[in-house]
Amino acid sequence: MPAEPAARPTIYDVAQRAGVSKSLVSLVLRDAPHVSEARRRAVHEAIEELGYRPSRAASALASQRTRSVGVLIDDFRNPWFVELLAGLRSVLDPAGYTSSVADLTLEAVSGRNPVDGFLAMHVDGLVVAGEPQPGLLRGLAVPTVVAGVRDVGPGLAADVVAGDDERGGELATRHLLDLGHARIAHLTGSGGPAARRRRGYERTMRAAGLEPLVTGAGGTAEDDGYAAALAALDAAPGLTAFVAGNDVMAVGALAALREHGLSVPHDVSVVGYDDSPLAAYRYLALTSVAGHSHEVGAESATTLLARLGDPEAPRRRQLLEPSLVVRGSTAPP
Amino acid sequence: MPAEPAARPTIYDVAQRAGVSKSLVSLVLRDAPHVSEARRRAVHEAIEELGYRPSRAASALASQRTRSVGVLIDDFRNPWFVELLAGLRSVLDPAGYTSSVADLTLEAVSGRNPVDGFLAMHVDGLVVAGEPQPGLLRGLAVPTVVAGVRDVGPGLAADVVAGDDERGGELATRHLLDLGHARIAHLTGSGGPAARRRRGYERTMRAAGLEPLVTGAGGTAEDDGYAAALAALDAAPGLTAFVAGNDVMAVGALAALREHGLSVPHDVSVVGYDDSPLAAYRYLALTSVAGHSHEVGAESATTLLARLGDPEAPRRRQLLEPSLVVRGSTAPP
DNA sequence: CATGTGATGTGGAGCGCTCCAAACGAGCGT
DNA sequence: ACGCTCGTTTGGAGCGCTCCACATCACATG
Repeated sequence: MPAEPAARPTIYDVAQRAGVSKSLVSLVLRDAPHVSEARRRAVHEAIEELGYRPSRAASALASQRTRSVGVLIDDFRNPWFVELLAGLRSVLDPAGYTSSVADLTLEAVSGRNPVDGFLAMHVDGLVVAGEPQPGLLRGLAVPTVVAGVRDVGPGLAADVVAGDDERGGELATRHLLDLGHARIAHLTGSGGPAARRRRGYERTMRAAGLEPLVTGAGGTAEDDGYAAALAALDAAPGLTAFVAGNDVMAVGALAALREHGLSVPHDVSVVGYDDSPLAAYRYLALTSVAGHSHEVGAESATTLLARLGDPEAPRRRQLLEPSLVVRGSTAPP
Repeated sequence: MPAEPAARPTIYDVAQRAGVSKSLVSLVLRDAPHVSEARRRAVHEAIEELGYRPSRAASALASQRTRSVGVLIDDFRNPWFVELLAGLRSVLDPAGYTSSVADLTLEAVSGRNPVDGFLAMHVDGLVVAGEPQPGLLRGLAVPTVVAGVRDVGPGLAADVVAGDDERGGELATRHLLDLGHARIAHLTGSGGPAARRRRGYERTMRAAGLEPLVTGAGGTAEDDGYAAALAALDAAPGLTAFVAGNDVMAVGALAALREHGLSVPHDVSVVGYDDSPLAAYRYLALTSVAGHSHEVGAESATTLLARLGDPEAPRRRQLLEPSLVVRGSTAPP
């Protein structure tokens, strides 16, 4: 009955058990080169037998690095971040980095600055998923990648990985144009990506010799999509299609259309944006622009690791090409 | 031009600036009693001027406590956790605890044990939101609260805070009964809460002298709700109402009903569960059972803090009363 | 044979904080 | 005046790890 020692074993315990010095154990842990196979194995066995797990706190304190990155999500309620997170981790985990996640909206409620929290944790780097409030990141010293948003304000030296929202707006609009629609309205949201999607829509409309019609209600939620759709229907009764700023707004538009007695896609076609799980529900079956969040996440991680390796490298900005997922909410007029 | 020192200031820097000892600074930081007001102010000023922020790593190492708790979410894709997290934080933050969040599904993909991650971080406690895989938590030494699920397997000495799912199933069923429905089917999901919701439904049906009809497709997703609804429609063509295992499954049921040419709530009523954002969308307007996740979260945190204070206290199990939110998906038959 | 040279392995000095024992006064009862 | 207590403050000894300077040792080189 090997009485488990009450205290957690330390490298000293491991070292003693394996018959080596604590330094060697440390080397094995970080699997450094120039360690003989025999010792390495001995140390690993000792670790196994003692159930040893390194203390991150001690390691962080001594090395001044935590091998951890903080991920700031703009809103947990909007599930686009899930794939992005998966992509991030697919790169970060194998590289030995852990990631901790915080929600900006949640933190805002509790009145504390999430960035401060991460800095207190000594994260080695930061990934900001979504649009940061201006000023939040100003003058940040820690390497940062902004994921999903193309424009970061001035005062922040961050790398950027994002979907090409303007191209996405174009994709959605062209799909409707190709189906034969001409009276297409855009329901816009707030923020940088929304503005770019809008621009893509407008450019494509004009290129087709058509007059753009844009409505919005100030936000990006279902409510806003609903209100914007009503406004558009009011402004141009003969509409045959909507390009929504995102999937949630598209669902709001569906409600507005139903209220007007219009059926989708028979009377009016609707295109969403983000290709969220919402869009895939049979009952909604939204045609939607996919921003490839997984890849954005993976690329963000790669970029961050590169920057950690070389803080002086020139800033990078990458735009990933979106694609259109066609479902049941669009049809010829 | 006060040249900012390159290195982060430490308590020594603060102590020197405030003209006190490092120990006093440490006391002020943890605002201990028996510190004179004058010194306290002096220290705070020094902290301010230097932009000092305590190092969590050092503090954790020295005190053997991190004042942090790990939160395990079963699936980020299912947004019921958002409110729960908000509730948790509303208690944890003021108490000086930080929380870090991990997603079980995500971790499973990357093949690492999220609990291990938290243990390496030396979290003081754990909150498990949702149903843990059996065995995941077996023999865990760290204080743990299971939130949202009533039954935790054997081998885990955890406190429990959950909604009363059986009562919720009853609430949904009684609502339909009161509206005059008699042919009510239940679409069940997998897992402990689903089984309890089902039991509430069955009990209520029997108490009303009606025969329960339960279908399910093995899971808890939209697909499963769709398949289960088709099966129920097939088994009992004259159905007038569904009690779904959750909101997502309810949305699946809506699709099945539409395929059968049945309208909601005119031909068939549908009740969801969780009162998620989904239920509130105008286009869906699902009547749904609210589990009060925010309160569950807050209560979980309170319970965890109590346990941290007294590890020997008897285990607690709390069930919170759910309530019904009536929207547009239910009506008299 | 003296002298590199590179691969391995080791002790020791911290990293920035907490916490304990002990010091220091000031006020109090006798 | 004395010893005491109580409120306040302080130095020192780690917490468990990393990393550096240095010791070894087997071999190759001149």
